[in-house]
Amino acid sequence: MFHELYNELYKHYGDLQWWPSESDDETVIGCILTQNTSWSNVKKSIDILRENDMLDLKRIREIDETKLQEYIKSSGYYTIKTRYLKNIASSIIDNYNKLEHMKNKDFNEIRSFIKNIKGVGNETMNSILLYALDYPVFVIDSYTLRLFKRYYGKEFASNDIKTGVEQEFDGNIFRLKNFHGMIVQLSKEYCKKKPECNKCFINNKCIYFSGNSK
DNA sequence: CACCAGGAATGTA
DNA sequence: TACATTCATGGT
Repeated sequence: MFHELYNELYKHYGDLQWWPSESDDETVIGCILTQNTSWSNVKKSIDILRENDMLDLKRIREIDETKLQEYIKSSGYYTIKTRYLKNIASSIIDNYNKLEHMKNKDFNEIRSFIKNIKGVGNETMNSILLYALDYPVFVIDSYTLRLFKRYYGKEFASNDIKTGVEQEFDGNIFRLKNFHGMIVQLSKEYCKKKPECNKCFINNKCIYFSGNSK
């Protein structure tokens, strides 16, 4: 059932290689920085962090807070996000030494560990599980709910979409990653302002646009 | 000028 | 459980 939508998107986007990142540490850092923030603003912060060799959880754990605030300023909420970054970096390093050591372990153990970190809510948790640690979960965000509502013509509980997609895709990490990536990409490229952009490629009608319009 | 962006914590009822 | 408020920069 959810395959139809995946295939419609896949015909247009193909393999997006999501999440855009050069390492798993960088993915985790990006997950925090992009909370309620456009990726263009996050990208600036990531570039600065890369120039200063800071896309590394052990280095984030040690860096001076004031300096980290300067580096990530373009991402907004920089005081809170600095605390979140220091917090998640120490938690992971103290308990597992390396992010890599959190892979291929008991899913419930890792999931509850991440969930209990301040600054990691439901969506960030799922993004880290899928994109940084390769656990088979589907990431639900507001785009997903909006798109599914318009494509299928009815409201879904986000948990029903999540478990439905996970079962239907049967733990296929590549497709789970690409599905969410394509949805985010769709939101970036189409219908930013008006409900009729004449560009939408799904069912030859405009089914997606941002904002609270319905 | 208003609104939004790859959310989450905190407080209230 | 269900909302309201706060956090903050940068693009449109």
